[in-house]
Amino acid sequence: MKEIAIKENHLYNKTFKRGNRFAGRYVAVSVLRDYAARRLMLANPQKAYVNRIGLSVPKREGGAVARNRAKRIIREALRHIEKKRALKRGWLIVISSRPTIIGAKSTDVERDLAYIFGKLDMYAEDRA
RNA sequence: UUGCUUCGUCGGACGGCCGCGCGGUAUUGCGCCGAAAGGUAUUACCGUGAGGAAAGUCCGGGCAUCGCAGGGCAGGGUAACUGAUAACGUCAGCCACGGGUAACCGUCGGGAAAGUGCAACAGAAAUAAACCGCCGUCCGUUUUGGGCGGUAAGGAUGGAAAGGCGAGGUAAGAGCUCACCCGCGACUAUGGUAACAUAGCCGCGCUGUAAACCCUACUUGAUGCAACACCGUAUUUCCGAUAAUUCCGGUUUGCCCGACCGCACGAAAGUGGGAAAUUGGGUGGCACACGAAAGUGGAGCUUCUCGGUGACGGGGAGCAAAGAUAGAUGGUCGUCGGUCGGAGUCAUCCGACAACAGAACCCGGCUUAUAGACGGAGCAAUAAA
RNA sequence: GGCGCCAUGGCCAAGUGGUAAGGCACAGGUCUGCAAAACCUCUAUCCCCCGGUUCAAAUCCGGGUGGCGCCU
Repeated sequence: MKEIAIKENHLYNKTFKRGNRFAGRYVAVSVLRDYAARRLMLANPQKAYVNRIGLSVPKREGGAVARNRAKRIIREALRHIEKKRALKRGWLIVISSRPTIIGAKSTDVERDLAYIFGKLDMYAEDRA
């Protein structure tokens, strides 16, 4: 993924506790301004702000196959959204799945995610 | 044809568009690093990319580390026999026992005639026996009876009660004796590599339990890739005593023995060097191995061939890059195929559904989950020839 | 990824081959005008599930399910 993935457990906890959260039909999204964004920008060879993205799919929603598929579908939907509209940069974004994602199509999840990002005011204004 | 048994194979296919990981190749421009060569990122192209169970982690190995593992005790594991294998608790064949009409299937299947323990309740009695009954004798006697002794045929209990049945025998009875049968053990003969089977002869009649302790035979060092090696970050602690072959402490298992280790300079503060723990990071291990290559080796895959009942083994040929790290191997659309339901002019049309499940150092097995499709071999019954 | 532990009534639990202790809670009763306390009584057919050994299994053996812990 282009974005740096969130690995640390404490960042997940922080985003869940302090971030803005909005839930849709298939997924729920929490966002929080990244305190380390400026440091990451300097470390980045392109010197650009990046979003750090984490996916959370709990174990009770299925075995490894079902959870891998859920994560793939979310990533696919995210990729399509980024191609159409630019998001704000320098945020922590955690996307949690909901049980309804079993059997969903990536186009459904894409529509859901686009609606949630609109509600969370995550679209950059400078680009249409 | 119907009903089964068993072995094996597959686990949707093709195409368009958009993507992901890894490896390789490429150059012009752009960004960054560099004096440069070049590197990195990006882009383009090529190659490649989940399973039969990848799972459970139940066994066995490779590999790595520990003091290079040396001895003893303890502890763990396995259990008919013969073989296969790198090894195994796996596999093959075979024996015994049990199930099935049969094909075939199942079995942790050594020793209870070495010793110890346990066998609740019931029952008179549970590894040795007299409650009732039967018989004899004595006492008492109107009647019921009581004492002593013999007796395991009959009764009731139990998972299990001293082999079964008949005859002789007896006061009554009893393998007490005899014939036949059953079971166990030793010996001999025959067959078999063997477990074992069959026959003969002699002896015996012995409860069950070893997935209770135990005995016998064989076997077993421990820990696991989060091992381990290297690079760099921060903090803390430690690196004996003594005259001494002695004490103390430490070093991968529980105990004992054996073995090994406990730094240098300085008067001191300290300095240098080293080690350990904790916090969190990177690279290797790690994608058949070694090697520059040719090649060599091996427990890899496919196929042919020879040997073997078979597991498997010998030989030949060809092929050998999945290697991620919050974790790639996909998304979407279309066509065809599968199953089910409905309609139907028997051409077809419409709708729905798609098993179990995701590599994480690598192999050999076992176990468990699994929609459906295909193929081979065999059995029983029925029908026809 | 690897290593280990546990599962007994609604809750905490003892029990290591012979018919499952105890405490709390619930319910009923005695007592009281009513309640509390006290006392008495009741609750395990499947001891997480499936097989096996045994006359007999919560217990022993094998397989599975669920939960928990440790190692970077």
